[in-house]
Amino acid sequence: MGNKTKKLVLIDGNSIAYRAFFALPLLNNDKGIYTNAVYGFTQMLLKILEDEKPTHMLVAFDAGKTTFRHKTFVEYKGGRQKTPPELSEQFPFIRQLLDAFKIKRYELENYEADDIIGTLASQAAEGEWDVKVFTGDKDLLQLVTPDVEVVLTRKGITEVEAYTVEQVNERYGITPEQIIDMKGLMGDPSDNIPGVPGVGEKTAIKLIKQYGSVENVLEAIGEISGAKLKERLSENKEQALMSKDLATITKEAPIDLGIDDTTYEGFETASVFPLFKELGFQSLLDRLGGDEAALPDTEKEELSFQRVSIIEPNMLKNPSSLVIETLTEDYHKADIHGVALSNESGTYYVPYDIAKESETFKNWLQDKDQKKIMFDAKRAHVALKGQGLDLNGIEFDLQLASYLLNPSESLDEIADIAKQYGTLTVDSNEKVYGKGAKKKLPEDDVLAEHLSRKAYTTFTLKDVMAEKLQENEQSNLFYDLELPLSLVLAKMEETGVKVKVDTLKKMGTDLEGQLTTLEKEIHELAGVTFNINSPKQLGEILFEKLSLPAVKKTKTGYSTSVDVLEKLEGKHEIINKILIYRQLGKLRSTYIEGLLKVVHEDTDKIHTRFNQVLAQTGRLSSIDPNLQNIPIRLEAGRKIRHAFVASNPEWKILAADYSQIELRVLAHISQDDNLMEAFQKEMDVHTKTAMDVFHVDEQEVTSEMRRHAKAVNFGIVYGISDYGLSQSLGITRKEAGEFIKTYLESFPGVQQYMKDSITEAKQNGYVSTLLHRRRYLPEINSRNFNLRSFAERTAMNTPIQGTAADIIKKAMVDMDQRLIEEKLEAKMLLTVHDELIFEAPEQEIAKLKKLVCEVMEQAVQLDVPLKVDVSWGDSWFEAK
DNA sequence: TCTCACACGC
DNA sequence: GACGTACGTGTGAGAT
Repeated sequence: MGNKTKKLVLIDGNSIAYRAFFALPLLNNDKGIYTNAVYGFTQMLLKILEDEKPTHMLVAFDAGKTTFRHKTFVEYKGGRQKTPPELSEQFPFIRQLLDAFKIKRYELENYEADDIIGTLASQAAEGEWDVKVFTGDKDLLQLVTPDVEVVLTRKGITEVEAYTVEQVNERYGITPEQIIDMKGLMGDPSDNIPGVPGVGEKTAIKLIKQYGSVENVLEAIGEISGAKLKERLSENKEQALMSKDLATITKEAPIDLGIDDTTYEGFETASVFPLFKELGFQSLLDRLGGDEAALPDTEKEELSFQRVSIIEPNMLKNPSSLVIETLTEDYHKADIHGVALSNESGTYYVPYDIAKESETFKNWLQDKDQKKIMFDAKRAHVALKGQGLDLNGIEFDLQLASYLLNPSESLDEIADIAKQYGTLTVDSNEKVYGKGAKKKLPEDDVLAEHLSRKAYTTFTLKDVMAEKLQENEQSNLFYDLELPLSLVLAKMEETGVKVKVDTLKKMGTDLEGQLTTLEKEIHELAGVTFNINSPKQLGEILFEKLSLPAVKKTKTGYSTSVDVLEKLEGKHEIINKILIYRQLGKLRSTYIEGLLKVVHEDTDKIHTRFNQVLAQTGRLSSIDPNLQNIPIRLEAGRKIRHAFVASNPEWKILAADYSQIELRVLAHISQDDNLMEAFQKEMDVHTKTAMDVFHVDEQEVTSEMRRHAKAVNFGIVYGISDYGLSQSLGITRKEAGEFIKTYLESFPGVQQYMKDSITEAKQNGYVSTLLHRRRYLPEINSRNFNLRSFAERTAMNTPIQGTAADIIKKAMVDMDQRLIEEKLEAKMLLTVHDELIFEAPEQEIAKLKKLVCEVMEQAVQLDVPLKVDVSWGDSWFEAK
């Protein structure tokens, strides 16, 4: 092999598709079509094209249910499991894919892929050809010759093992031609080939090595040792011969194409990319350099729109879609670069300078009876507010709708939604504006068209999405919860939180001093100056220079995380100082410097942004800055909260948090008697858990028992694994596993709920919360243990955490309403998952306290009471 | 500009 | 029996 001019690659299509299907988790693309086999197949193809650079190529498929072999033996391939429908449905795409790659494919009635491959390989194997056969089926090893290599998939899809004549011999001790003799004797359960009973691989190989073929073995039965073996061979002569026959790949399949018809001349990305896009193979697109710019400029559908310089009332129909374009990621005080809207009268682009001066437009904008359909209305609301404009009458938000329909999609611009629903093409913002430092406004006519396309698409997609929400029984969740919430959040973001810059700066200076001292001490103890913030350098100092025992490693070196350092405490003075240095360093960089960076100079306020369409569980997240992770656990960090104050010196900060909301939700959903009792009797839930798990009375619960119980409750709420629990309790995984088992036995209702959740996920493909929020878990049926386990824990955990999110969101919407009704000046400022933060004049505090408790506790009705703790003070620190 | 390790909250 | 194990955001280091 080697220097021959022609290289033929033959692929066993069915075998590779099966391999890919079972090697990869069940991926779907955005249309819900399974794509894992197609994906794996494509990876394999690309690898083959790259590694082999074939001049000729063909992919063979099995055709039909029966083959000529069934005439010999009707039970051939009997008892085989039916091809899973998830795989069958992918074959058409594999064919499409091959066509796009311009690779010949072939199938023939009554013959298997093997036979097509065997026939072509035999045509080729005469000196000038270099042939490679790719398959997952060891049977094909019989085709190996000095000119033909058979490449078997090993594990996964891209890991392969090539067999030459020598390697077959090395592995089996026989020649490739003798593979069929071996099969004749040992049979092949996967194809239901019987062989000789009692003869397995070992015996078969021994006999073939000795006698050369099945025929010779049968002739020599007399001299074979072992009475039982002798008997079996003579009783099954016919069957052995038939088995050999069945295992033999024909080299004379009546194919109507010759080897010269398989020439391969490469493929054009232009024909492959669209299919990759359709299938959602972003990583492969990237790998082939298939970013949007490289794509052929496909003809975009025409859209007629008007560029208007005067806004006429007849352009502002009810309803209309509305696009308010901002380019900066942070929309607080963002410039607006253009306005577009679309309705039954047409699609219009309005330069912002014109829009902002138009009374007609501004009146329409703030008219709550004029309905607007938008994408990310919160962004527009805040941006407009920054320009002194009011936006009301938001009837629909495509971004929120798409999040509710499937939170994992993360469709963050209209173009994504357009792509998903296959409407009018909208270019991605990145394509139109560029990214990073190069991001800029395009020519005016490009902007006009881009925004018009967005507006038109938004208008047309509203009904489609609304209908889907209806189908999913998510209309209430959308119209009564998320949509109103987005405007509540907009208000909170606009309001912002006042911080005392001086307090932060003072703390910063203090930290600075302590850090300098610590740094000096650490360097002295180490005997060398180094960067303590560099895990790499720190690891070298601790584990090499100071020879402390390294307990854990990371991909890149020694781990120096807290749990590692804590184990080393007492072994060296330096450890404790490093721990304190880390703690204080974190405070300085993230919380002092980080927060100071985002304080608005003129107002001393911080305006975060809540992301309403990100967390898979339905929770909110907070960025720029993240105000949901301000320190509280350790005193040093907690002091940061002194800097968060009310915007008016006369006002106070009030914080209200749900007590054990997740466990209360769990009690309600699972209807577990023990757990419900804990809350109905207002017991300490961790103590109650310890009582039930350890079978002791309340007085007998030790702090150790309570700590364990608390960790398990924590695990239940966050869906951690036995491993996670073992880590948090410092026990072994096995102990943790048993502990979880005991817990579940003590709370049979919870155990039943866990089981039901998994079943539900398997049946529906998703789990849901009290208010019908969904999370799809396609990996729940994965054959990959990790993926499946993760999906199972998610199935158990998401309804709990998601329902808790539903509840606090409902409380926020209600609270916003009640503050208006009760004519309170108090303002809602922040939400931290199970907590709401307000600012209010001191004289309102009593009323607010009562109101917040009432609203939060009554947000939904569960079979256990919801409990809220409220506290208030001059700062967030005092409100604890 | 990206990835990694780490650390903060719930 | 191994797999790598709640979610989110932000930081500095170090490689590109």
